Amino acid sequence: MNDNPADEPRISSRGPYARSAETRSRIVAAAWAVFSEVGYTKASVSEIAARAEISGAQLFYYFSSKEDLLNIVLEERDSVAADLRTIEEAPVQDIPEALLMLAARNTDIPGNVRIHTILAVESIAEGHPAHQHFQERYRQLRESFLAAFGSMATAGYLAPDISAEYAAQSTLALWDGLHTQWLVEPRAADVAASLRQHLCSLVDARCSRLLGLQR
Amino acid sequence: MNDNPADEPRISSRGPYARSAETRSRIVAAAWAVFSEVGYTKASVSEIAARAEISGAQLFYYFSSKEDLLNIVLEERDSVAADLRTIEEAPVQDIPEALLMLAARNTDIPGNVRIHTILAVESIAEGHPAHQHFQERYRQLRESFLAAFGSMATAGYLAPDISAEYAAQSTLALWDGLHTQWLVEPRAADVAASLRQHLCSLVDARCSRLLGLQR
DNA sequence: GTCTATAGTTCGATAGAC
DNA sequence: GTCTATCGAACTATAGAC
Repeated sequence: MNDNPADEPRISSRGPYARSAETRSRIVAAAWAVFSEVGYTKASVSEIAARAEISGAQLFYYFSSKEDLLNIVLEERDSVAADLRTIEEAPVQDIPEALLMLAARNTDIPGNVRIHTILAVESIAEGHPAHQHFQERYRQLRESFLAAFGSMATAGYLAPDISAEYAAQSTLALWDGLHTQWLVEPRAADVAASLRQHLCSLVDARCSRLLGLQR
Repeated sequence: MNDNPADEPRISSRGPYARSAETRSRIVAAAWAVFSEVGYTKASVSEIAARAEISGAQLFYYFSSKEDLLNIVLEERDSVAADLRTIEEAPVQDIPEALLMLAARNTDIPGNVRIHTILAVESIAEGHPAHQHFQERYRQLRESFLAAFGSMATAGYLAPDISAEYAAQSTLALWDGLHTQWLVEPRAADVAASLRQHLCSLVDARCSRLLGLQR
């Protein structure tokens, strides 16, 4: 399906020139930017090509379709951002800080929060090319969060009336919702501060200093 | 621009026929459904017309443009759902339950949560026809919530380390985020239960029974 | 740059309610 | 017999694709 030169250098050929890889990454960067601004449906391939400073035809030499391009962008986003291993591998007492650092890192990547929020909601529609991708991504997020808060619960770090399920679900939802507010009106939402306070409300009062969370 | 018969009955004319109003509301209902499924950009007027069982041209007899139709749908949504006065007018001790009832009522209207979530995020893009509408709507929501939690704070109902600003922002964000999760995977999110527990974490422990919230 | 499909939209004529 | 409601066909712009 995707016979672009960078992925599958053909046999008995000279292979991709150096310029090829650079052009390719320019296209991906432009696509990332446009998708993050207007989503997938409203994005136009011509606009992406224009920003990458190539012709529309050029783009189809590297990517077989608009959908193909979306998949590459999603792949890149998953690898560059939102690395859930930092939570899974963190020692139990560092989980809250690991979550906050992950949040901070996600915010630092330009357009990252925006592309996730816009594409995730757009892909709710069945038949959307990213529908399965985000269903799977949310499943992963729930799983990772549940594991993290589960180990906190068994270590006695969670407040007595807080279940790991609620902690995972509410943290994930709050995170998403704060991003939406921030995108609608950047001055009106302090994502990091609210996330921190929410985590405080989840942990046992006696442990909050131990976990590095001050109210 | 908009010379549809229902809005501006012309002088020296017979006025709209009886069937006209019903056709008009069929179109609005169809538009509501389609917008809630795929958003504004991807919605096609032909599809809306087909669901209303009329021709594409017919639709433009009643609405001057797709954008006009969107505005009518948003107007109807605001009036039928999310009535913020129930929060503003509630006595301070009933505010948590008023919030939960509002949430429940919003969920009961078919497609309501979905159309709000999808259009709100889609309209983040500047130049989107609903951009201003949702900016204004979120401002209203923040204002109402802040007033509600503010009066709870002065009544001593909030926990000592919870500010009205945090209570308002986090509740709104959690609400939105739970909706997103519920739309991605309906079985994975219990919107009402999580909202209730969040409100519990905001109120002072000594007041939680007084407010009708049990943990 | 060209091709084809489809989007939103308009027009002109017919059918039907009053 | 009007005036409203309706629809098929055509127009224009823009999309993705080659």
